[in-house]
Amino acid sequence: METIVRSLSPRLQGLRISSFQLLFPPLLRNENKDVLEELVGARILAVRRRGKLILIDCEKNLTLCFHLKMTGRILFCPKQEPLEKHTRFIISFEDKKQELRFGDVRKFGSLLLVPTSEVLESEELRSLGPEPLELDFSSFCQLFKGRSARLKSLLLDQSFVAGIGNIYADEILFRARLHPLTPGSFLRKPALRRLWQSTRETLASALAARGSSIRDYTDALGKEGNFQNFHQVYGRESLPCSSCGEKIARLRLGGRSTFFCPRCQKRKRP
DNA sequence: GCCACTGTTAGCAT
DNA sequence: CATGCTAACAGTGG
Repeated sequence: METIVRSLSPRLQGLRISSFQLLFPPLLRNENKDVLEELVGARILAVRRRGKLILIDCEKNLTLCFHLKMTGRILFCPKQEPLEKHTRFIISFEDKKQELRFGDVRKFGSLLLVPTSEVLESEELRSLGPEPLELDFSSFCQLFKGRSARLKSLLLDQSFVAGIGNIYADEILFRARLHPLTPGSFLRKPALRRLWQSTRETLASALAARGSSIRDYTDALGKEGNFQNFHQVYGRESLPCSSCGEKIARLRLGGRSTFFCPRCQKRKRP
């Protein structure tokens, strides 16, 4: 997500929207389906991210909020490039041979146009927890007080902490040597310290590698990331643990596959 | 063909 | 409230 924003931001800033095509109307979640018309003539001011939402700020006090869900893709590419089958939305720009495309195989993705001045107070953003990289250690500890939910569930809970998905939750827990089913409140200072550090380091490494490209995930220019080559547990069931050689195990939690090393990530007080 | 699985989460049940 | 499971959808691979 962050990798997409970073690749997109310098390309989009300053461009003036000349037209758009909404190929799959349910993508747009606004009550008023005509709101997109207001975009025409507006210039793009900034591209930013909050949690897993991509926010494109435009003139006229308009912000486009994209959620990619499972299979959403944002691509900034030459108009002449053939449309992918699942293209749902296209924005064209004045004097520009490239356009912005939103593709989404499973149709879970969403787009909401909100006034920039209200975006921070919008329901979408207000319900989000803190950005993990902006938390100091003591605020991080506070989050876990009185939380009986399992660590993996907490990391995935966007109202607990924003922006962490299935891959990074597993990778973070492995690097912190914590079992995914450990209740949050069981953690004491040393374990919390490891988890805080691991969160920072895992996300920082993933960003440095420009994200994980499994299947066809890429940045907004179609370029793949490399972090999948550094995954220690995700997708590595029954392969040896890089640290101890034990076979990586897998369990299901809330419908999500969860990978971990049973030897390095011992369950606390079962 | 059938079944399991998929960078997610809203909505519902407990 | 907090927590956990299921469904929404379309495609892929065994």
